[in-house]
This record gives sequence, structure tokens and C-alpha cells, in this order.
Amino acid sequence: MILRIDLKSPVPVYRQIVDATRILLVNGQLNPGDSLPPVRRLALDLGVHFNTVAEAYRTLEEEGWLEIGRRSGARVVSRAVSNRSDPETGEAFQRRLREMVAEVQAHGFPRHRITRELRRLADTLERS
Amino acid sequence: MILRIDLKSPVPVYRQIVDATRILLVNGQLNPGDSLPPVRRLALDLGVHFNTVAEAYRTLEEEGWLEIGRRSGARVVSRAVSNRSDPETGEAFQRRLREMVAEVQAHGFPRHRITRELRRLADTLERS
DNA sequence: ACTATTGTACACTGTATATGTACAAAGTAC
DNA sequence: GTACTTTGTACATATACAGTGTACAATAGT
Repeated sequence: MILRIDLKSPVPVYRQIVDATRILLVNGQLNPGDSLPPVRRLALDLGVHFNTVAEAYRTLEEEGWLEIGRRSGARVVSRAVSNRSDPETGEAFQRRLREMVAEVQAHGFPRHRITRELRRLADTLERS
Repeated sequence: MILRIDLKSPVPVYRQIVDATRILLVNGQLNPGDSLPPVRRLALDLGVHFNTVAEAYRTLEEEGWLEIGRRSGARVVSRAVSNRSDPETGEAFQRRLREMVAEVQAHGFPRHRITRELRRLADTLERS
């Protein structure tokens, strides 16, 4: 499993691991039955302490993605996704989208590239 | 100025203020010459300490949006946006977009609503 | 000049992130 | 089936950061 994390980011490392792994899970690049690397190995790869990785695994377990055993390590399980999403989820999604767009606009990222990325992502989602 | 912040969010309040205000600035709902409320008043409205608001204002000042004076308060200034955005900006934008999408998918938010929001935002941007 | 209003400075507290170290459980080898 | 090795867990500690409390400094208005 290859993840890229940024030690200088204000986002805590364990959450970066969670976020990156969740993408793999949602996209089907990690499937039920697959094993995740032992905490010590992934920690070495990423250059962090293994307890940091363990914290990430526990978070993913709480979200229902993983099953963690003492010697068996972390394994992906099939996860029932509730089709009933909180109404709050949609609002928060819109707000965070606008925040992100405003931020990259402030950095001078041109509008047409922003719209291009948004549409490209929408297309990708639709086809998957 | 009306902002909505979430005291239970893991995102620090001062950054929520920054993010929300940046949207107003980028969208032209706050323009050069406009005054922002005094830190104590906005703090009362939001239910936080005024130093928290002051921290947000200072951050926006560092980003070049505001000019802060002792008695004159915080005032919006015209800001030269560099058209040269870091190449990193685009990559980070894509990554964060995918993270957000994966997160709402995990919450059961249906794909067609995600794509709808993405395209709606793209359209809005294009027309502004 | 006085005063009220504004932001600033800085100490303090609580919480969360990341690490260090010792331990416990459970497969594997013999 | 006992020993060993590999795995995650528990918890103490260090550090950084967010948020608050309080005193101060500057400045516009009277």
C-alpha cells in the first residue's frame, strides 16, 4: 500500500492516513478480504511512529472498514453503507467545497482549471 | 457579517472564520474599503473569545486581504492575486477533492448528488 | 486633553497529536 | 504442546496548538 503524507501539513498524520486509505476503500482499490500492512511496516514507509498508524487503523475500524486482530493484523471487511445520509452531510459538503475553491482562487489558481477539475471528477464518479 | 461556525468541529474556530470570510472576499461580497466588525462584536455573535477572532483577522491580514489598525479596525484592501499558482496547488486541490468525495460517499451520500453538487459549483464559477 | 473603542501581548489551561516503552495475544515452527 | 516471533494494545510522556483571561497600548472622537 503506497500512501503519500505530508509531515508539514496542519492536518494530523493519522488523519491523512485515514483519508488516503478511505479513498482506496471507496474506489475499490482495497476490497473485503485484503490485508493492510502491519502498523510497524507502514510506519517505517511513512516515517512516523507505529502508534500513529495504529490510531489510523482504529479510526477506520470505527468507521466500519476494517477488522483488526492481535496477530492477524488489519483486514478489510464488507461494509454496509447506509443510504440514509444525514441531511447535514450535503450542506457540509457544499460548504467545504466552496471553502476549498475560495482557497485555491486566493492562491491564483485560475477559474477554468478549477471548473475543469470539478467536472473531471464528476465524470469520473459517474463512470465508476 | 453573518458567519456560521461549528464549535464541535475538529477544524479550529479561527480557521473556520478565516475560511468563511475568504469565501465572502473571493465572491465579492466583501470588497476593498469595507470594514469588518470589531473583534469583540463578532466574537459575541459567534460565541467565542475575541482573541480567537483577532487571530483569524491576523491570518487574513497575512494573506493580504485585510489591513488592521489599532482603532480603525479591520478593513478590506485590494489584493494583487498572483496568476502564478504553485504547481503544488493543483495537485493538492485534486487530492483534497477526492478525500472529501470519499468521505461523503462513506457517509452514504449518493453519487448522483455528489456529481450534481460538483457540476453546479462549476457552473456557478463559470458564470461569475 | 480626556475618554471610549479598538487591536495587541502574553500568561495560562486544556486537549490532541505523536512518540517511547512495556505488554498481551495469537499464529508458526519444531 | 512449548517456544518463538509477529502482530496489535496500553499507557505514560513530551510537545504543540487552540482557546481564554486579563492587562495594556494606540488612536479616533469629543
